[in-house]
Amino acid sequence: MDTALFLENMRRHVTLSEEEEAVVLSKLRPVNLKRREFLLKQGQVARELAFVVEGCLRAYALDDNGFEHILQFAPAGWWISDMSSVISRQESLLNVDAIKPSQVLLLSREDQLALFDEVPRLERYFRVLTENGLVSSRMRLIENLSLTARQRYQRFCQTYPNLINEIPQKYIASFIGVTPEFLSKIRGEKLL
Amino acid sequence: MDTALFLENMRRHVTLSEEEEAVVLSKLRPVNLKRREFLLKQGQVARELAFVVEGCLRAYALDDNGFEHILQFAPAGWWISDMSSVISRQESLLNVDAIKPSQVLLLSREDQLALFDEVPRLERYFRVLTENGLVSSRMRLIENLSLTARQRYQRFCQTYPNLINEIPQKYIASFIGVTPEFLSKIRGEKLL
DNA sequence: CTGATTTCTTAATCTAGTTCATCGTCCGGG
DNA sequence: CCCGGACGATGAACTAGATTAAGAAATCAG
Repeated sequence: MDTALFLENMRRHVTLSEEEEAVVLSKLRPVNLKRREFLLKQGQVARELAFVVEGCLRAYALDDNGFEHILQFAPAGWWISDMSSVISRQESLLNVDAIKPSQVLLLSREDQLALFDEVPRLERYFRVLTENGLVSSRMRLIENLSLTARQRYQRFCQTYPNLINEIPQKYIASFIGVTPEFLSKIRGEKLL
Repeated sequence: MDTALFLENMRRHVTLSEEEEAVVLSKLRPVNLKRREFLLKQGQVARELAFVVEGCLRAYALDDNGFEHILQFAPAGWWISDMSSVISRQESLLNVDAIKPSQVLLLSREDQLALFDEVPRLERYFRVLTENGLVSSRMRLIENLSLTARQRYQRFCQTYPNLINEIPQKYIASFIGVTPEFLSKIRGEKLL
């Protein structure tokens, strides 16, 4: 299993001994996903967090009319799950699937909590991740309330420059909250 | 200072000894706010959390055109602040002010962290609050992406039935993300 | 109580973004 | 190699919601 990216990521936040790192790694379960394969379906209770080693996943909600609304992309080096469901143990409102063939490392909530006892410094790593999640979720809400579609697209281009050529355009449309047709029109304008 | 509501709220989540409760209470600083008085202005770093004993506060962002977008209401029994700013120590993007004359209990981040050492069980209380914040922020984002204005208004009425007759309508409009004029129209429709 | 200011309503007009339909293109699989 | 299904572009008709304006109702300060 390819853990280099994960270790690099974790080491950016906390410093653990070799033994401690080994304990953490021992709890990670590598899984390969095909394009479109699900990691989580709405209605299930999410019990695992996923660290993306390669590829790209997305988390999205379905509305009453069957339209998808993407809440998060997770390219390599990111965590993804439905934290609301993991925390509250309620049924998830989100689906998580692979946009392209991907490899992820799964950590169960159970193991995570046990690790917090065994390797206390690890708690900081995940606390920071959760806090960042809260911050970015707040940011998205503010931007959705206060920016136009064009501005949201620009913001997306700034924030995720690498994703733009990596994933189908319709997913970007779904993320910024417009129809694929309208995003296409916006993009057309910029070339003038 | 009137601490009954706060104690009741805290006791719903954790059980502390009388001494421990006294320690916590000793860190709370009561403050009275007039209508429109600010607790936090954007650009400042938020250093305190506020528990509302009486009245109602709001947190909102200003966009480029000077329009307000309300992210949170805090009636009696709720906490309010810009957690993003408190956590990250970055300048806040939000303003927090009183919608009506209010009394709040302030807890500085510094005292909060010190209390976590002195009264470890307190940490759970605030962890739960933070998690709930994350959950509801996620919820709002999903609803803003996937519901129409009418549906968002209905949802607001279900979620905050007591607020509807308590606060000016234009604030509700700002919360659900429409103009006051359009909210007025929506409300007119329902009487038919 | 009274004038001033803020808030709510109504209605006409305008626009950002949707919907629907069509067409060319690009792949990925057999 | 070719075929079928996704993907993206384009355009015309449509709609949810914004904007503007102006008057009525409520609230507040003095």
